[in-house]
Amino acid sequence: MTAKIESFVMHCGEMGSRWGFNRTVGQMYGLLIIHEEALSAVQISEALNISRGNVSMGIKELQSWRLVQVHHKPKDRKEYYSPAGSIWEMATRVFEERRKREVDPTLSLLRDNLLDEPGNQQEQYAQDRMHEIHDLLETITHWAGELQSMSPDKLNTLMKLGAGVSKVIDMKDKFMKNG
Amino acid sequence: MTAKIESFVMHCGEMGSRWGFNRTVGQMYGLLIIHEEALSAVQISEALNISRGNVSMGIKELQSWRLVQVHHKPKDRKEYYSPAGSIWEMATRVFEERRKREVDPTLSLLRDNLLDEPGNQQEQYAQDRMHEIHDLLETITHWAGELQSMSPDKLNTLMKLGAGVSKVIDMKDKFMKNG
DNA sequence: TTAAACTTTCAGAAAATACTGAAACTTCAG
DNA sequence: CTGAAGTTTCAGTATTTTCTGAAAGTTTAA
Repeated sequence: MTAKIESFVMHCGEMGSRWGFNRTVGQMYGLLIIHEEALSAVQISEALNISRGNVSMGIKELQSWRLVQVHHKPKDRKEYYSPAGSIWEMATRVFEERRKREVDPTLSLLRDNLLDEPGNQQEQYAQDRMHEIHDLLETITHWAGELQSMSPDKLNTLMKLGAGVSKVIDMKDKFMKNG
Repeated sequence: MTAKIESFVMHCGEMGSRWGFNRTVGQMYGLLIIHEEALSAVQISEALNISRGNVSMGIKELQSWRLVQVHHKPKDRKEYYSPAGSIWEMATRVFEERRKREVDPTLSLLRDNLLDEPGNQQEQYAQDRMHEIHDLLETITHWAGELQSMSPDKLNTLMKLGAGVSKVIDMKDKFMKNG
C-alpha cells in the first residue's frame, strides 16, 4: 500500500465509528473501495494487520449494510470481496441503514407515546415537544428520500446552474399561480 | 418523572451514541427538551441518577454542540439549563456539528490526496474513487444546506401538496423552456 | 467417505470509553 | 478577607466495545 492509499484507509477507520461501524470495519470498507481488484479475507487481514476472525466479522457487518459483494474465481475456493454498487448507491445504502437504526425506532417510540392522552400539565408539555420532534423527523426523512431518489448527475447539474431548493420552489409557486 | 417521560429520556440515551454523543449526554438532552422549566445540575443528576461531575462534563459537551442555554434565577447562584432554540434549530445544529466532525475532515483529506499526481495505475484507480467520493460529499452537503436554510413550515406545506424534489425540478425545466 | 481448504463462531484478553467522587477551583455576600 | 455555595477537573474504577486465535463448522474434489 502506498502512503496515499494508506492514509485514505486509515482515515476511513477513524471516521468509521462516526459513520456507524467500528474502526476495522471502516478500514476494510475503505480498502475495498480504493482497491481495483476484489480481495480475499486473508489479503484483507494482511493488508490491515488484523486477525482472520475479525475480517470474518467485519465482512458480516458490511453485508448487513449491503455494502459488499462476494466473487468467486475459477479454480479457487476462496471468496473475494468488493464494494457493492456505485459510490452513490453506497451512500444511499448507508443513509437508509442509518435511518432504520437511528430514526425509525425513535419515530415508533414517539408515535406510541403520542397515542395516549397526557395525564397532567407536565405530560402535556412533553407530548407537545414529542409531537414537534416527530413531525420534524418525518419531514427530514421525506426530503432526504426525495434527494436520494434523484441521480447525482441531475443534482450536480442543478447545483451548477445555481439552483437552490428555495429558488426552485419559488419558481414552482409562480408557475402554479400562472397555471 | 412519569413512565412516558422516562421512556423518552431513556430512549434518547440509547440513541444518543448514534447521534454523536454518549448515553448520559443523550439522556440529559432528552430531559431538558421535554421539561418545561430549566433544570439545575443537581436536579439533572438526581433525575438521571448520575454523578454531579458527570453532569458537568455532559453540559460541557452539549455546550460544544451549542445545544443548551444557561439561565440564572434572581437570588440564586445556581445555573439552570434548558435547550437552546427551537426543535428545528436544534436539528440544524446537530447536522452542522456532525458535518464538521464527520464530513469536513474527510473532504480535506481527499482534497489533499487529489492534489498530487498518481504514481502508478493502482494510485490512479484509487484517486478516481476518491474523486467520486469527494464530489458526492460536496453535492450532499450542498443540498443538505439548502434544506436547512428553509423553514420547516415551508417544507411541510410543500410536502402536503405532494411536491417531490424531482417533480418540482421538472416543473422548473418546463418553466424555463417556456420563458 | 475423507481430508484439505476454507469460513464462522465465540470465550476470553485487550483497548477504548464513560463514570464517580473527592479535591481544586471560582464566585460572591457579609 | 472568609467561608458558603456553587462548578470543574481528573485519577482511578467500572463498563462497554473490539479483537484475537483456537476450535467448530462447511464445502468440495477425489
